[in-house]
Amino acid sequence: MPNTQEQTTEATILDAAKRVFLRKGYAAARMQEVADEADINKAMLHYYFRSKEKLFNVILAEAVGRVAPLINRSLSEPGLSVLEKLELISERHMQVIFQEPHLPLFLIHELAQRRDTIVKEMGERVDQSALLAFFQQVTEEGLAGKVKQVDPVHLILNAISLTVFPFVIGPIVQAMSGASPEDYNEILKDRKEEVRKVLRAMLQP
Amino acid sequence: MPNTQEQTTEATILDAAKRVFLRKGYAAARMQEVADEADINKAMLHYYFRSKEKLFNVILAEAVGRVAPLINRSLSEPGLSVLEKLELISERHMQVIFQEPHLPLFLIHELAQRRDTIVKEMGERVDQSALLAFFQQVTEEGLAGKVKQVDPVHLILNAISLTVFPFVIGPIVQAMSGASPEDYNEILKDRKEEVRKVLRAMLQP
DNA sequence: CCAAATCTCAACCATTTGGTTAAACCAATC
DNA sequence: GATTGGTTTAACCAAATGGTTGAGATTTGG
Repeated sequence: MPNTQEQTTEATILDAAKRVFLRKGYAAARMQEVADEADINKAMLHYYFRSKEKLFNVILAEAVGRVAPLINRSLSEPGLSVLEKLELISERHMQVIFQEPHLPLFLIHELAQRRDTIVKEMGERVDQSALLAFFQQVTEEGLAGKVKQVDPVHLILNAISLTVFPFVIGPIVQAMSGASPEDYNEILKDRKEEVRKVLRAMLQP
Repeated sequence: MPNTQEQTTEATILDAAKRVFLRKGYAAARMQEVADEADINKAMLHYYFRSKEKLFNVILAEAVGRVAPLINRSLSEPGLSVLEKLELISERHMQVIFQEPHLPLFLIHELAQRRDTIVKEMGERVDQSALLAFFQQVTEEGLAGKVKQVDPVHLILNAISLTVFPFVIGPIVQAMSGASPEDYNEILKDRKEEVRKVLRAMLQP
């Protein structure tokens, strides 16, 4: 094995490609940059993955796979109240984003381009029955007076918006508020509790 | 005037450039595409704007100028309560987004790249005193029992997140929920009222 | 009405960039 | 230890893309 590293060359490439694509997006990413970042020859990229697009698709699929199940799994978690499920969604999203800060913006931007292509693939990953079951749970708890009667679609939108968006606009808010990166990081950490508060306020009958 | 259209050539170019850049972002945008969209020769672009970057900067500056004052002006509006100011922020953002659906994602994505460059320019546009005055107003109304005592930074983050993010992830949610574009457009229209509800719930003492 | 300035165009140029090739290399197997 | 298979490299290629040029058209203003 010419590759003396612990990692296989293919894995090294994928790691590098991930970093570059997530940071710059497909169009601005350069194969040379991926090669440099992986500390290999540019031709290797084409040996392992035939083209930029093929390589990118692997990264994109991985990214989608990372995020897509978050909602499904949270909504299907047995024995949880509506509020608890929403909190779970929020928490799990934050966990992923802290590990991979570039992920949300990357996904949103690239999916917004490839609309028609990806939209299908994404739609298939959604557990419609889990979604419907959750909608019903919201109605039930609403009728039982446990929570306010609300539109479940907006409920989920709210939970995700409150959770993800502050990370996405991090640089902008930081600029506008004049906060240091450390300051803003502190704010982001507090988001977990803040989102929880708002969710409770939203659902309070 | 060789240009027989009502619009000046420069304005035609800017319009076309705006459409292309907002849709594709800087890296994926092609000068040829701008030229085609403006129905002129590619050389014209370089005659009026020396380079792709120069042209882009005009568009970016216009975009920033469109969004940056929204918060300032809303927070400074005299005689409004905290709740009313937040509602104003939300409403004005939505108004802009309905006119220019691509604007939020465009700005976020491009500013995330140029971090260090733009962050300064952005920071200068913020009316720090208006921000501080609002923070104080939140504290005052909190102490007076008019609203819950909350962190004003999170308050603004919440209002903007709830307002803007659902538009940004439009395509994705549409895919996941299996909703038609019309369905989702309906949901987005309802957001105005929904955000208002949540803001009220958030602030209720 | 003519000359200077402005505008428009087709063809052309240089660089960047994704992609290829053919030869060398290396590790295991026969 | 020669053969074989996958792996790596440097050099090269073709297409795409941002940018230029110079000639001609059009407008402006003296």
